Amino acid sequence: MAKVELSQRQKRILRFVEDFSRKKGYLPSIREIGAAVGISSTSVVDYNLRILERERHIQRDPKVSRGIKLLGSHPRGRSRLDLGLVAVPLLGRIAAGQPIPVPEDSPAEETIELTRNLLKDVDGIYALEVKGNSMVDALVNDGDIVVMKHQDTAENGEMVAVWLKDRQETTLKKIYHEGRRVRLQPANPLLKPIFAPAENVEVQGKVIMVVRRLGK
Amino acid sequence: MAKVELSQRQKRILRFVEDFSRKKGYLPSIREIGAAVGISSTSVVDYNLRILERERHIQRDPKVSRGIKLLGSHPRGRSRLDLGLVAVPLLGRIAAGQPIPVPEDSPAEETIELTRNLLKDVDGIYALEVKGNSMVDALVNDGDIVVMKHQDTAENGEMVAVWLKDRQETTLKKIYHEGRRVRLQPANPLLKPIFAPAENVEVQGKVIMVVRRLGK
DNA sequence: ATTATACCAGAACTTGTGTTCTATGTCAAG
DNA sequence: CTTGACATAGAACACAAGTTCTGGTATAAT
Repeated sequence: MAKVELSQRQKRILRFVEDFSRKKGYLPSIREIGAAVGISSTSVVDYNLRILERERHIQRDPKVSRGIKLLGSHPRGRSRLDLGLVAVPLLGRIAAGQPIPVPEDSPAEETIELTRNLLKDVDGIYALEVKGNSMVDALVNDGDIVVMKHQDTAENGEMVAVWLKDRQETTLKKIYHEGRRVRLQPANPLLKPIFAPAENVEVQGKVIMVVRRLGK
Repeated sequence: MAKVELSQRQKRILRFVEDFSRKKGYLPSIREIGAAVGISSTSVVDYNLRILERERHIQRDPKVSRGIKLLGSHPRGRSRLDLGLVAVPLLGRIAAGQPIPVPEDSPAEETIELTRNLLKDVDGIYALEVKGNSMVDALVNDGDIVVMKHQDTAENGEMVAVWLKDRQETTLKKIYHEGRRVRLQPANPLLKPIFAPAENVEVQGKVIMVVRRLGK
């Protein structure tokens, strides 16, 4: 019960509330949320807000109109003075046949700028450009940019970059610890997971975002 | 009438509203303001709020509970145009079984902010959230956000959303005109293209970006 | 089949909250 | 002294908005 995946609808609600708050300066009512995400019933919005509150994404003040407090992304709220821009260093390439670079390694000569509202976490993140199409299993293609956070452990369900020692390759998968083995689940739901003994996998970082630019 | 000195009471109200907003995350009601600054009558609070609004310290949304917006130090701020920020309207969902919405249809109640350096083109773009995993062929998964530009023709090699009339479904593919037929090539290089007569495909827009947020 | 759970819709209900009306008091200008 | 703008209090009111109840659908487990 500690960690539950939010439904699409709940994510949508959360994003709408954040957006509404930023744009209007105050918070939406239940009915406004309903109208925005296509829910006709106030009770359903309430139901989903309860879940969001249980999962610590928001905090609600009972009996108070528009009494929602956002916890996740902008606890300080109104400070539009910081522009919400984050310069993420683009450290290099990632390819199947080699371990990924770590933040300390190289100075960032290139950065990509992202807005803070796309990122929840800003510390210690960096970006890599994917080289080759060895990661289509992870729905990541040649030229895509993955934004990573460096860490060497991972919680269940996180999308991580792992180095498989025996195969000498890097792969992006959702990770699940299952006793002394590890299940690596491709993001593509049509593909089967692979299993590996825990000693064989080395977590190199967590994937927090994927950006693909198309068109020329 | 340009610059009027605020009364002690009005300054007090303003400070309280700022404080309340910072601390609680939402805005105070008229009665809460009254209680805090020692006014027993709601009309008096209203009266003073009118003045504060006239003097451009706050902005009120009529009929909306707690609908106060603080304008304080950054009345207009800088527009996001000169910041390289672009607010892209998030118009709705896209799923295999239905045509995609067009920009005119619905008012944008949500936006996502992107930096201009990620986008080359800013006119007429909008975003859609992908529903379901019917587009994994295009390396696009449930929950991903695709940024589109509306257009009904496409050049060779562009990644477009097309409506297949016979199948009654939307799909994302790279398009190639080949005489009177069209080749639709999945982004995933492992998959084979499909071919369709030109009359059967209806270009709905060009995909210019895909954003996937992971984690929590 | 039966139960339980997660999710949703609609409507009724209750309370929260902004608006407005009347009254009172002050004070400076005519 | 009267008038009028400013400032206030109190109460009645109407609508906004949260809560709750009843019922429905799926799905999985028993």
